[in-house]
Amino acid sequence: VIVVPDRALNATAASLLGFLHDGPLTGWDLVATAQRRIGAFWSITQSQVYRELAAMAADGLVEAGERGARDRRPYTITPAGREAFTAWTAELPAAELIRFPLLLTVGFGAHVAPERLAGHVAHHRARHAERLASYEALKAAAESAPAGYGPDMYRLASLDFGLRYERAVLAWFDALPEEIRGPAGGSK
Amino acid sequence: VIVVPDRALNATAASLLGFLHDGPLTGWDLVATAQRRIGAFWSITQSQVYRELAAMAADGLVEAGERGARDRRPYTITPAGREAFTAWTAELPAAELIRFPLLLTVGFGAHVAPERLAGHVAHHRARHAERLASYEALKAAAESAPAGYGPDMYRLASLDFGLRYERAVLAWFDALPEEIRGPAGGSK
DNA sequence: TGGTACATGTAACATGTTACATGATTAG
DNA sequence: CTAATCATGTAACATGTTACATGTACCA
Repeated sequence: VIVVPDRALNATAASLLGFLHDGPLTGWDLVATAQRRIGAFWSITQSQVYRELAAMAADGLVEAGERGARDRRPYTITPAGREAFTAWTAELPAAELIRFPLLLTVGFGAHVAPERLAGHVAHHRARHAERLASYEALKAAAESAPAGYGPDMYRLASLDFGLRYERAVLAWFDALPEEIRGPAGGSK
Repeated sequence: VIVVPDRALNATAASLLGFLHDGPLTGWDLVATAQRRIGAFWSITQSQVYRELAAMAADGLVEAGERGARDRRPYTITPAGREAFTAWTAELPAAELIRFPLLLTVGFGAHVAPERLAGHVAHHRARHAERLASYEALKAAAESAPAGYGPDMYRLASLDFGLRYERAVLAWFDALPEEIRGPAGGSK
């Protein structure tokens, strides 16, 4: 078997390997797991998962198992995969990338019709309020879980980031001048 | 002249048009302007700027002027460009995208050597502290500028986002358990 | 005269997105 | 039996990144 030894992983591939540390998963499961566990600060699409899985299988980092019911095909991490994952964790993570289109619209607000701007702002404020609520529910669930059954300290730390981020975003919305937010009540 | 009428703009192209509302700029100037004005929540590379400029020129949204000293080539927004920009502002901005590799490393912390993790965390905390300081300086500068000379309300609003974001990130770092942050003092 | 900052651009590649095609299994 | 959900995958395209090639102007 010919295996390309150490093509550096990208963060998306690495996170799939991270999930596979806890046992074999199918592409479908990985999509769902990634959405749930890291969706707040890392987006992954189905296409990417299958592509990365195929590439990693070719590189010997994962192994496809027998197809089961509904064609489910579980992937298992290999020793080479663990090694690649460890090598990835040793590298300094890149700076975060934020792409927030609403901020562009706000930043160019001088050239945007005020009702439009206020409408966009109200829409996004509502979405963020929902996300904050969902994170608070997750946090409450984690705190009431019996010790050893809830998510571990590391997962809690990333959840805490989401919580603080959403709170900061909401505070920003609420501090916006009325010229941008529009008449009070539009987003309450 | 054949002009493709309304190929929808992407946010990067739209932001270039946004800057061109204030007068002609060269590709080089646009890179610098974007970095300064929207770099905190929207990254743009040189390659992209020249590519988008060429595409927009082909679509009649901008017009290349005469080459000046050092081959500087100023681009001017056309009426079609203003129209395309306005159409872009009318669309509901997409949700923000955050990709924060450090959070992946933290989230998978159970599989990462503790000194490594603490090292990465300390590095990023320091970078964020620097960014917060730079935003605070910008804010102070804006506040002390004579009325009408500092950045407008819209730019202040986006600066305010950066400020709140960085404060939230630092607070998150400082709330991290010692098992993740490492021995106290490492990042002070 | 030599280094740095300015300035434009291309090429190759990596990554991300959207849409589609196909079929299995389960619940009602 | 039929609609919804599960599940895998491909294709086409858009966007983003990195590296390079080329040359100009300024300043020490």
